[in-house]
Amino acid sequence: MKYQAPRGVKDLLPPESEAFRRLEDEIRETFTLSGFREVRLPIFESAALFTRSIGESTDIVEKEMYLFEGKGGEKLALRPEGTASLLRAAIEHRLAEPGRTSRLFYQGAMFRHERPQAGRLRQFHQAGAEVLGPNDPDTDADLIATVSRYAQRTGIPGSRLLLNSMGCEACRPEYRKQLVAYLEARKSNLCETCIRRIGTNPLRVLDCKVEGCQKTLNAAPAITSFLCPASREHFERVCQALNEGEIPYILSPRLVRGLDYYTETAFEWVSDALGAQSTWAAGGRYNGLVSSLGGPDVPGVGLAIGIERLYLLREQAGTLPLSAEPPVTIALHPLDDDSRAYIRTILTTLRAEGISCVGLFGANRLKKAFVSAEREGARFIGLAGENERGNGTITIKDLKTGAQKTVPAGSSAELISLLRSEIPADSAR
RNA sequence: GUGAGUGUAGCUCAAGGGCAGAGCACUGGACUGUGGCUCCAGGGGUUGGGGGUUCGAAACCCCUCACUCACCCCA
Repeated sequence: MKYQAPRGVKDLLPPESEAFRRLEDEIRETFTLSGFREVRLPIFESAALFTRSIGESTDIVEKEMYLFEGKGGEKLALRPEGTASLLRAAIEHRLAEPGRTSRLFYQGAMFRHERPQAGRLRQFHQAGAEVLGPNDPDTDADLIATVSRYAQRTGIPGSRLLLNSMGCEACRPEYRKQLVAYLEARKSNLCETCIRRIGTNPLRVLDCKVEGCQKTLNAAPAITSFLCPASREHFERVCQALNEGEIPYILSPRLVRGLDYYTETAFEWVSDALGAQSTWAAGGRYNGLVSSLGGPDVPGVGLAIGIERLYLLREQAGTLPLSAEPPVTIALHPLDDDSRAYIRTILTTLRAEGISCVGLFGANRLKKAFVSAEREGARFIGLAGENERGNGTITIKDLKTGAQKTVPAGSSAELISLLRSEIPADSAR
């Protein structure tokens, strides 16, 4: 084979492409119901935007970005995530202003140069929602509820919500100091990466999956016991709001997000039905991020859903939103060459009425026409030859039931209502 | 970036040193204005690619590429 898709990227073909689209529509609807409005963001940005926001020493920035140069030598990057882009756009267009609330969501492809595996691709899709403005526990809880309720409603198999607080600029330094001291004292029990991380990003050590490290971490100080009064109250009120809303969660003192910008509330939805990449949605609060990107001092909270992972979960549960509707309502077949123009006219008329139809111009035998019609996914076949052409009718046959009827062609009420009435209601939405 | 497993027809898979095959799919016909069934016939392959061993390689060895899963990391 001469050409094939690059490693880690996938072609989505029907009917999977259609289910994927419906999944995206579901998410769009869910966010819209919670007051978010969509922004369409560029797929590449100045590389510095991501190094600044995601963090210099994160894996994403260190080794996973697709970097390239513009014609003028600018350093550009294919976006590895959406929050940085969205904030850049919000700042640039003055949507992030003190005292004002912006609820925005985005949806689209992200790029990370990683080794592909189950639930992990080099080009993948995320849908993310961000609330800019309020620094309010109820806002956090409401955002979390939006996704948790979606998960409940659609029945995501094995989904659990993990919850933690990362503290703020006031309390994190003290915790960091205590944690570093704890880790330094037990250096010999830690893996190589973790030892390096003590210096670069000690909180990430908490996340390490090496067994020895986890054992060592069992007695490590928990961030939640170092929270300053304000952060503590914020976190408690988030928990309380979730309790009152009957949103189940699991307190996870060692939950640390992989991006540096998170403060206060951090959360992650996981499912053990996913394989090694168990997170299907995640987010948190990022109170210093907008200002560090050159915007005003506006707090924010947001999350992102991994669409492919969501797809995998829904596929496993057998709840993918597949279309019940046939892709084509009617396939029209000319029974002789003289009827071809007649068929073309009917196609135009039906399409003007909003009825999807195709012409079977390649079939030279009636039997082949039937096979082609089925292959197109048509509900009906329409036949026109000398007889029909002569009296301005068309013969319609229901491919499922075998019922057949000759009716006036064109936009005749009889034809249109026949084609419409037999279409089963789209039960997928 | 590291490791393991797998690459044979469009798909699912046989053949484990001696003629590359089956089922499904595809094309044509039986069958010229009424399909799905059946029957007959046919097209399809540098066995992922390259090199080596051998009289002979899909098979054994080396390299390489791709896929899958895991590490890592994350949505």
